[in-house]
Amino acid sequence: MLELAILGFLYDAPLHGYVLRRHIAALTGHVRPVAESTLYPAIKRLEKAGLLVRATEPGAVAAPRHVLTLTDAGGRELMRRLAEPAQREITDENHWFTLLAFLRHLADPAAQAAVLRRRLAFLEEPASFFYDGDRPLSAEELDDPFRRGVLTIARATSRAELAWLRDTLASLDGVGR
Amino acid sequence: MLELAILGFLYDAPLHGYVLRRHIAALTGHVRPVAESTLYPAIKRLEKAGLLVRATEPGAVAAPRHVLTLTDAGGRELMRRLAEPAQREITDENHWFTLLAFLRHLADPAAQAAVLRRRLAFLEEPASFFYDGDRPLSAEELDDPFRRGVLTIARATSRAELAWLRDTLASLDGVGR
DNA sequence: ACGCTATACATCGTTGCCGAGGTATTGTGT
DNA sequence: ACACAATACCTCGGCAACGATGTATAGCGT
Repeated sequence: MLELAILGFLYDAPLHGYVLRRHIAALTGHVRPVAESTLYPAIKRLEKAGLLVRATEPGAVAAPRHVLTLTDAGGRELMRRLAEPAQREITDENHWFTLLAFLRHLADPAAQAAVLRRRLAFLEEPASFFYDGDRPLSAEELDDPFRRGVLTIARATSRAELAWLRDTLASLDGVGR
Repeated sequence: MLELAILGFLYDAPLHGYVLRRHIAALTGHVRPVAESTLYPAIKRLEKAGLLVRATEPGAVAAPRHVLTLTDAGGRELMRRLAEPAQREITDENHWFTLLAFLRHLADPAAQAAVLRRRLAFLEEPASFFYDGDRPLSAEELDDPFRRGVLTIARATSRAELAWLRDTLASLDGVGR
């Protein structure tokens, strides 16, 4: 998730670590803050894998900056991660939102639509959080107001997302033809 | 999150690892599956910390079962984790839903309400995923249909949750008086 | 007779993430 | 003069999570 965000932001423009960090904080920081001690090692991993290169530049205000630029391999890796996300990226909202934030980089509308259809398939599966044996329980069947809340919120989210998915898929299909 | 779920389920009734695993899979598995190799070490950690004890019992069908029972310290730790969740448990939906699934165990309505109010405060902060400088961008201002989707879905979730939070807080306050 | 699935638990090595702490420099408030 | 915040990067120890793999037993279909 973090690596995807790094690749995604660098695809737009070369950045140095500090600015990259602020970009990531703006994107997902209110939900899941990213520690510096997580970001810098992640950058190193990507550099070691040849997905980005760094160029040292005299710091504008303070210490020298390491400007990070995506390599060709990095660009290809981003495309691969966007086009063939692991199942976790589809099902976990945190991961999914990060993927959506960069899905526009995937130039092919058909490839974009394929990813959205995977999410659609996931949302259309009858799944709950609470069961009576194998039968999913609905909000109305629960006495616990907090568990009822979980289902109420999840249902609202699901509805909004299904509507958006169908809309967006329709317009992507329109472009494809 | 995983440890909270273990403590939460065991508070209801002693269980052995295998059944516990199926309970957890039902609760959060469709979004974030839990590997066996994550669950068993987590159980060991909790046992080592004195939060649960295990009793070996001949297996009903297969290998002997280790029936897990919450200790008094385990019960107290559950209450502490429910009443004083880390900020991450409040902001990250995955964590928050797990917390909500067990919040009923916290007997005091005032303590439950205090937790809900922390989530309310978080949701009332003006936060977006995308910014123009410091100004949060609304869905309408985005050209990118995927980023627009993120905001559309997040807004629907937020609305539904705010309504539910206010409702539930009102009825909890009613009980308190 | 044989394989498959389900039950039931466990270890191992690798990766990923975090908090705490460290090293500098520049600009701002008091 | 001095503290503090912001900029800019880094290391270390520890923990948590994962996939792969191993060890059994019971029951079912073919």
